[in-house]
Amino acid sequence: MNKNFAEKVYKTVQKIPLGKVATYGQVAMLCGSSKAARAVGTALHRNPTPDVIACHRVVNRSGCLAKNFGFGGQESQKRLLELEGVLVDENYRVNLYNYQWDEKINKD
DNA sequence: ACCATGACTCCAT
DNA sequence: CATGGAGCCATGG
Repeated sequence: MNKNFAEKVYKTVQKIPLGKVATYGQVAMLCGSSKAARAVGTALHRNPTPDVIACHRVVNRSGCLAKNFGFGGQESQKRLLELEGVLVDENYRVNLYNYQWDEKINKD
């Protein structure tokens, strides 16, 4: 395997702190390419280990999760985020202003 | 190696 | 804010 980019994506997603969310672009930038958001989506869509990769903590630039989300769809996504303390509106949208992961604050 | 697809993002209208 | 078009990256046939 060792799908370099995908591995990086998975690693970054696993680094997202509980109760926070990150955008595809954010993950892409941390992976080395600020424009590889699409590739990030592809990698997460494969999501080989949903038990380890918190794909539900990854949302698009609007704070909304992709409609093609697996694992039960946005329904399960919303529940998971709320369980982590993230408020999701009826439009399945989160307040990035308050919940977007800030790697600066979270950095080791 | 080429073409088509996709869990994206940005800009213009 | 909604819609459409263009750009970028990685994967699969």
